[in-house]
Amino acid sequence: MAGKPQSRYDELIEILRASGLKATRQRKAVLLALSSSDDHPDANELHRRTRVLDDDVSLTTIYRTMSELEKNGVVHRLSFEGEPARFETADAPHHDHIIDLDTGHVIEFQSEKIERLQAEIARELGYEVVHHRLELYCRKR
Amino acid sequence: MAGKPQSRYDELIEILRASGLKATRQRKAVLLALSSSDDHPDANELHRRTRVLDDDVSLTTIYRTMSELEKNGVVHRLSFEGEPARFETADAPHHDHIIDLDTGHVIEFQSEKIERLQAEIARELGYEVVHHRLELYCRKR
DNA sequence: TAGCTAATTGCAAATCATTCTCATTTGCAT
DNA sequence: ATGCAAATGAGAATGATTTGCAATTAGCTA
Repeated sequence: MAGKPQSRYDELIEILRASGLKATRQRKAVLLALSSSDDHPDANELHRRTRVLDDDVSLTTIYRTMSELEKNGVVHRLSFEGEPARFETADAPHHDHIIDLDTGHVIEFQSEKIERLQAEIARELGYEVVHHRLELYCRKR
Repeated sequence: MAGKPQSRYDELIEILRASGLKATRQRKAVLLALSSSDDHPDANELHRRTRVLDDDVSLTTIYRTMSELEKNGVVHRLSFEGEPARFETADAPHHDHIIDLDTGHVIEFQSEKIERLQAEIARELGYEVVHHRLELYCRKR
């Protein structure tokens, strides 16, 4: 049996295996590229970053890998208004997003209060929140 | 000079004119179809409903009219996860949406408390909320 | 009311993000 | 080392939306 992962590399392999996926060269590269990103790249940008690590990964595989890992809760797909989907690793605690309308930059924030209110409102209407999406489209004051 | 609109029909014409648009047969039909809807149709559904009123309106015109009216704040474009954009007239007071994951139905709700918290959070980060989007993807309890 | 002109329209082609098909390759359990 | 299901890349397909363009029309103005 395998012990604890010894390196970043082994860690990636474990994550993939744990998701029931084969640890292919391509998937290791994509996942490494994404987990090294501290922003939220879209498929094309992630493709570019992945290629730096491994020349031979197709855009198709980027999409396929993101879909698989999303299914397993390893990555989140963010879909902001009128732009292609972006991705982030799901390891950070839950948060919502502020989108700077002038620069396009995305800032993360979290509010326990808002989460509670959401659950409360849903409950009053007979629902249970499975997941939510809160985006504040903002401008600097 | 024009007096107050005398009918629903004149009202539509006024709305279009006020948006700087010519009150064409097609636009009147689209706007009537949308303002008669109490749900949130996507472009195709709105096209279907418009055709009932006026046989000769193209899908292209649906898209173009929605874009124009959105610019002028007369309609809102809703873009939920993984589905085509939906539209609603902007006359109702602001509200957010609960999406029933099983049926796809959309329920509106509003929460003054949540709005206040959002503004507060943005302010703390040096931002001012221009608009926001809050969607609760839910299941019946 | 007729005429003018810029705005609008419909159609088809173009675009963009994303998914699918399928023949070839590869991870990994045996 | 071997076999086979899973994964890959290339390109075609899809679905939503936009755009180019020639023909039509709303709404002045005379």
